[in-house]
Amino acid sequence: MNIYVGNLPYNTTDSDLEQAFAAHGAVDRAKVVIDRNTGRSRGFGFVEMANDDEGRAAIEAMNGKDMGGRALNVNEARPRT
DNA sequence: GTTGAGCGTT
Repeated sequence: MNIYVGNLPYNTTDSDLEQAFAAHGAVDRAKVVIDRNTGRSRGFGFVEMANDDEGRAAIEAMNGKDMGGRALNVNEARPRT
């Protein structure tokens, strides 16, 4: 299960993201997308959950949740292009 | 501030 997490605070790190989702299921990998040209967060990231059911549950649990003052936008990720 | 990198190699 691959999950898109949008509207992240710019100070969010990979481990912050992993820890936020670990409370709702086993996180296989978590990555905050960094803009290659600026070295800053792009304000979104991805979380891969080993289990589909945990992934769905984590999306439901985390979508709209407040993190660092921003309401997260969480949904299943589109395939990477 | 919304859907990943790098390319000299995962």
